[in-house]
Amino acid sequence: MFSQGMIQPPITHSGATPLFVDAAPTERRILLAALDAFVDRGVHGARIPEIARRAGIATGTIYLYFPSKERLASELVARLRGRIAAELARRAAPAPDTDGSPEAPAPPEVRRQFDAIWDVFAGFMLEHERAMAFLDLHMHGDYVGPDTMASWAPARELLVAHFTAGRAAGVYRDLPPQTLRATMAGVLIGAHKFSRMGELELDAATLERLREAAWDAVSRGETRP
Amino acid sequence: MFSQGMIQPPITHSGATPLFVDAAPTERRILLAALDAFVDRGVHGARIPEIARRAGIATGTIYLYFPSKERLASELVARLRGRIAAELARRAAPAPDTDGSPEAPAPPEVRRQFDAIWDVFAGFMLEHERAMAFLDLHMHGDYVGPDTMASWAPARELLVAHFTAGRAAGVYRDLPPQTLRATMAGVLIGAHKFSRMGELELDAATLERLREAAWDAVSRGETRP
Amino acid sequence: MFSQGMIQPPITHSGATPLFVDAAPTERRILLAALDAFVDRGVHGARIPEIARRAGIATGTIYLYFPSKERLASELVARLRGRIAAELARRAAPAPDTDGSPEAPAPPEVRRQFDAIWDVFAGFMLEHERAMAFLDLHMHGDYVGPDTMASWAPARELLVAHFTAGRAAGVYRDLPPQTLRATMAGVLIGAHKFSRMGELELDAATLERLREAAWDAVSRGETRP
Amino acid sequence: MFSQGMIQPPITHSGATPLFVDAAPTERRILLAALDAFVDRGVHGARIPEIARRAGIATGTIYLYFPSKERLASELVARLRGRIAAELARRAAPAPDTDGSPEAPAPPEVRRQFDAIWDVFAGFMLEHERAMAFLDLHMHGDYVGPDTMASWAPARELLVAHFTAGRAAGVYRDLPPQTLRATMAGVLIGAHKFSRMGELELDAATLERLREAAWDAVSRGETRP
DNA sequence: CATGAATGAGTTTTCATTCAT
DNA sequence: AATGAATGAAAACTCATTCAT
Repeated sequence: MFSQGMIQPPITHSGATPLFVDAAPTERRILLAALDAFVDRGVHGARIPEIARRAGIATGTIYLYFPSKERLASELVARLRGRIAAELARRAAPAPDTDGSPEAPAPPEVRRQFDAIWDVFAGFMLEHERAMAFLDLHMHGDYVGPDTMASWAPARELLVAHFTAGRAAGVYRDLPPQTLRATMAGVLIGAHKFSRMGELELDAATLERLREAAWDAVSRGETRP
Repeated sequence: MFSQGMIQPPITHSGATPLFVDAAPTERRILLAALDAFVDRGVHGARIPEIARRAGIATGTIYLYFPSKERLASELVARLRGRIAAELARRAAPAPDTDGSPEAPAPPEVRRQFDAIWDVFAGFMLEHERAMAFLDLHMHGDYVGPDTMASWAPARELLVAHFTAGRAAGVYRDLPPQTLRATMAGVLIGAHKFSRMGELELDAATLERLREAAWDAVSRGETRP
Repeated sequence: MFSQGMIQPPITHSGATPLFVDAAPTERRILLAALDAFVDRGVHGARIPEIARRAGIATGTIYLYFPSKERLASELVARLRGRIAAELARRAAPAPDTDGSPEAPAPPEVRRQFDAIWDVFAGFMLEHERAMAFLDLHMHGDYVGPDTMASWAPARELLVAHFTAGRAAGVYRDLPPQTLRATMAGVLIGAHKFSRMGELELDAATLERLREAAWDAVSRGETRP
Repeated sequence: MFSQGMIQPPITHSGATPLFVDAAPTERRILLAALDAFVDRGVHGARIPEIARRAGIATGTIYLYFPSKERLASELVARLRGRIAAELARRAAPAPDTDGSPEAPAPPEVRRQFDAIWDVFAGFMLEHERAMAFLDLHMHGDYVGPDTMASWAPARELLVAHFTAGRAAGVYRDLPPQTLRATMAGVLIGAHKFSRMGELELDAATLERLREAAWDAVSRGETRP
């Protein structure tokens, strides 16, 4: 889905895959409430009793599931990143023959994977706007421990590999892979930020057109049709 | 400076225009120290005595200049945005004949202003990386009051006008001006974010090449050489 | 009780009606401790941890019941005044036929109500000396808000009505009702003040003889036996 | 002045004897400003910078005249009490032949001295309402040191002697002298309190009529005309 | 498991006092 | 003498965490 020039179901089929479905019900309520509270006031600014209130439970109950506020935040980052990482692995993995092969992928394959990556992030962003906001704001937080980093590593790997290969294939601009990756992410983050500020309204159609913009930002001019 | 295709001095001539130069000396030390502390730990996470320590003053002195931590944060946002707004007005104003004219500007003028806008933001980002980080993180903070919004209005106006005109001139993609604006900003923000995460190293040369990427992201393919 | 020329039980049957009986236990401990602390050092001079210590609770607990020291003081004034107001309404209400009637009350009825009013204040003062001291000292405090004033209004009404009627009946001196009221109160307050300074010792018998003095201070000579 | 049945100048000849006239000008401004601030917010609640502002001087200047806020308050109490004590000694001293004599004074002499005492307090109260309020509120303050007590002793002596003698002369009620004293003071304090609360307006005429009320409160019925 | 009142260490904030000018 | 910005100890207040129920 979300691929080029085809009739598709709407990107957002709300509730497609709700957050934290494999957590116990109370734990899930806590995670969702904490997500909201952290986005609204930041991790340091959010109060535990307020999270409990939003979750409809007693303050003390939170401590039956998470040993501290910091660990709750850390867990949240880990689970959200894990969710994206899993989706990336499932939907945006490189074509089998490309994987590990010494030769660069064919340009269409680069484009296909680019679209798949974009769709994973864009889809996540549309369905879970607040989760995206949390990840955006707390990418640098002190509570992002090494565990979290480790669980993200495969996704990071996949992304770096994609841009490295795409550049080797002559598809991408002559910029460091991380810069390309930052640019792609930036287009998405920019849209998200302005949406949160109320300056624009995001929908699937806009995000699909922004995919083109992002592609033009990272690819070399010659490859354009 | 920072203009198209010419040999230029480095973008960063460090110290060109330091932050908060018109504030009283003690006030300035507080603002600089608070900026650092807020970037490191967030507004809620930063401790007042730590800010005082960084500023080399006593805790109580901060309260002679700012009535509360929140107001200090708010003031910081306002002054930093004001600084960017002033620079935009000075360096990225539309060409006089274009201003208010019913006809759309010529494509080269659009590109000229695009470059000027980019240079203002990129230059600010290079010279004041932490200030940029603070603005990025606290664009949505509760302490961003209506005063701050008001002081930013002229800059916002200029940016919206630019993208509206550029689209009317057929230079920009057929996307809402705010979306174009978000995209341009996003490329810059993405680079900044990844730089802060230590994933890439930013310098003037990279930013200049990203300007091309950003341009390609917002402009229509036809206008490319 | 406390009525004219009859053998009576002692005015003070300690514990007859303790203060703040309808408050939650912890809240009550706080109110009692705060009353003591405020009387000893004044509202501004009293320290919250000291109040907590006297109440046998933790500092923070006070803030679960009262949002600030000022509001605690304000609440204290309101509840003490409310207590007196209720007692006045119960024990010193005007005789039914007098109430609202156009004719002035009979002199004996004036004396009866005077005694009842005196007894309410004198009884409160004997049983709750520190509460009286607090009210005396903080009648003018900045923390006496409009709510407190409103809750006191019915009592004030009753007192003014009494002195107005008593003067109309030719029983009281030809002085403004408020001046008569101030005089009656003054005799009581004076005794209380000197008692607190250790210059005299107050008991029910003395207060009963002072009732005569107060009566002679406000009534016209002719009505005396 | 203020004596019985004679044509008199108005009690308040404003500025008759301003407060703290023998203090250095700056010292006097401080004392007057502190008096106001202490009455408004209490000694603990008043701020030194606010006193300085009211006095029209710099904060530090206060410390050239008084070593601490407490000592400033203490000095204020001492000077105000000293002022009243001096006036009592000058205007309300017992008649020479009565002084120390074993026999009780004649009733008219008791009344004369009663009036003189009343006039001293009433006159002070009218001319210096805020000073009276300060003394009323801070009679029990922790900052009233032994020095202050000592300087007040002669005045206290005079008052106790008066009521003791008056009672011995059969003029006053059969109550302890201190109770009589408290009653007289109470009538005055009551009027003052209600005046401060805005419930009545005090003037010389009212105070003169209250003198009669106070007299009737302390004297035995038989002596009344 | 769940509760939520209570805790007290850790903050923010105040303000009497100092001292360089 | 006078100034008033700066100090920092002391106060008010907050809130993550605990634990008796």
